[in-house]
Amino acid sequence: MSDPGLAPTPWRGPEGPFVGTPPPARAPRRWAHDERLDALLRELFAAHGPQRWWPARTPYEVCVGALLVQHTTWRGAERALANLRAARLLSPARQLAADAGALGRALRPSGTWRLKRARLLAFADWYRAAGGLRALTEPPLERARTALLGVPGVGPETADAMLCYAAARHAVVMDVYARRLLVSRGLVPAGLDLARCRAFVAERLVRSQWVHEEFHALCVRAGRAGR
DNA sequence: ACCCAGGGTCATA
DNA sequence: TATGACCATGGG
Repeated sequence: MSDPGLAPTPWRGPEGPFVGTPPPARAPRRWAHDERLDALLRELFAAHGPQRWWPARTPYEVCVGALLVQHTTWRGAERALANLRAARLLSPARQLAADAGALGRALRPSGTWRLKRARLLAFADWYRAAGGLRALTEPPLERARTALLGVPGVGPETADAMLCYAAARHAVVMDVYARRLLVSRGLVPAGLDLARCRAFVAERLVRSQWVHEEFHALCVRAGRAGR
């Protein structure tokens, strides 16, 4: 088999290539089985339109981006990604074989670059050993998620982002933006932990890959806009 | 000068 | 279980 991590499935949106489900011709009839959650997502979509996440060319690039964007702006992560691309360091094998200094320099614009270098290498090692993208797509969702959470530097949000956008699975990505929205609509009590917020949404979203992808993207977009 | 960004980990209490 | 410190760069 060819180099795992280089399997391209990019679609092209107005803001560049993205790995993900192309937007449907018209908005879905339903986003969620819960009336209020459905209304919330309808409003977000009406306000912001299709987000076309994740901006990347390959599934592995999604994973790298998910690691690099932690506690940083996408702008910074994107710069680091561009550096990695220019240095041909966007596959697990290349990253594992790379000079540590070169790798570190490439990651610098995304901040916490020593940490991220270690995390990226740990993930690359796991990804390659586990057989590439199959490790995310083939096992039952919970099993794949647990495996990801075992990789140092991969927490709940990062794992779910990889599963949703790189592996195209029905994973709900929960973050503080989404919780803020849920709380402001009175859907969940203030301060509810993110794991429960995630479960709340997971139990109510319709079974559509595109809807799962848009859910997180719209929440982030709304969180970015509002303030 | 201060605050925070598309988090996660580790040490304390 | 629940906070706080830490990571490090870039923009407001």
